[in-house]
Amino acid sequence: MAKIINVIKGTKDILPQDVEQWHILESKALEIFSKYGYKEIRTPIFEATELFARGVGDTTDIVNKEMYTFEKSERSLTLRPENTAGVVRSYIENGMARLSAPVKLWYKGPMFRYERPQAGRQRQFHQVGVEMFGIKNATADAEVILLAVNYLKSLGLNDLEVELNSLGCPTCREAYKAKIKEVLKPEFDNLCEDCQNRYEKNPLRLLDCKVESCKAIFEKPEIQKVIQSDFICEECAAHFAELKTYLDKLNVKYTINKLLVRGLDYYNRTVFEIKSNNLGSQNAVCGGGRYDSLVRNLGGEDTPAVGWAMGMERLNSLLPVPELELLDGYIVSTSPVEAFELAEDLRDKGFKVEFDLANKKFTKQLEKASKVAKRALILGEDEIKAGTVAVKNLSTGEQVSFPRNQLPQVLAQG
RNA sequence: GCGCCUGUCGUCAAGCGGUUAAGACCUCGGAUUGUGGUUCCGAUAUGCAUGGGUUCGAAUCCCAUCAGGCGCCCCA
Repeated sequence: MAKIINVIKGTKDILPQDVEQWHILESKALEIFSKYGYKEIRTPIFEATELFARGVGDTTDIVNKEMYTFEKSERSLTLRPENTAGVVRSYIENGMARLSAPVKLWYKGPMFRYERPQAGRQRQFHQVGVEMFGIKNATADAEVILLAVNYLKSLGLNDLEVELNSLGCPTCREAYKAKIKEVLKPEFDNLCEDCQNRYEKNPLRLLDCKVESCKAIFEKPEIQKVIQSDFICEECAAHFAELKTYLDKLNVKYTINKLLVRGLDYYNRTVFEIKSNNLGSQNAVCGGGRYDSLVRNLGGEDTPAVGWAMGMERLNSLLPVPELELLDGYIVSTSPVEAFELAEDLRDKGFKVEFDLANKKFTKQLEKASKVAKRALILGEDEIKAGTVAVKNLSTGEQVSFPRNQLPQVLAQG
């Protein structure tokens, strides 16, 4: 036997028995997002590396160590690690700024990140996401969050926790960063190595460090005071307050998490995550926020935007496994020609029908029927002569013969 | 990139230095030449991730490699 070739580490086959779940995620996405006026967009799976370097941010782990990058014809290309940058690129390139705002887009598809696989984390995984361009008001943030919650509800996921925070605008955030650095300066030598790096690169990400010694430092009153302080400027605070009002009125439950810092550089003001307790350590099913400077950073007009993405594998692991659908009928026959004709006739009328292509013995065919179909459609010598089909209900055992032309009505009865 | 754990049939597994490598499910065949899902019988690993080593003897112990899982980090 030749050597077997395996799937690549961190990738998975989506097998026939699991595909129904994916259909549910996708069809609900289309259904719910359409109600809010979102149109689907499909962008390429690879893009210029620079798009992600500039878009996602070159201080992020995603760009620094997790990208699948390759060279072709002296161009550096990268398999998309997320899709916001790609959608923004397309928005700019296709002149969507000329469309009447808001421009609402949604997408689904595979993303690629070179990370160590574990529960809820693969190297090729799938996201559904939405992006809304052109509205700076908190109504946009609210609609997008509401949309996420309603999509999850439509999947039967009602009790997930929404966590919310505001990062402020670049101006007030810089001031906040400076304050954090200042108050942590005396402790610098006691911080873990990662935190010492983050101190310079991105002080905001210091705050949720899980190393015990760092946690202890952050517990100190004078440091907590800075962390918990409402550093954001008046305008940002008003925006955040407005958002909270909408969510309250719309009965969206949320908790404020001051430590919530999305790891992507482009976020400002609103950031949020939706988490589940049933997912192990990778517990976020949804993450998103506002990114008002990304369009400009990628060469477009200054355009406010909000969006989020959900991990489809994580969603699936929260959903019950749907039962395999049974055929409407399985034809049991000794005559392949007759079986073919009947099968095609019924398929043409919209029914799901199979028969035994190997022409096995009668009992074997019936056994197969009982496994894959609601009923056996028995089409033997006698029935062929009489122009009938014996319909056997495989759960009750009940069997009645009908003229062939009545079959569609009989099958239609469920 | 770091830490811990695990690799025995398509799947779930027993075995813990000497066995003929249990068992169950699935699949296939038969009992049953037109009546299944219940039952009964039978088939299916010269093989224990791979390569070395220790031993009279290795699926069992040791080392390496590979693969998988989980955690850190990060994120969906």
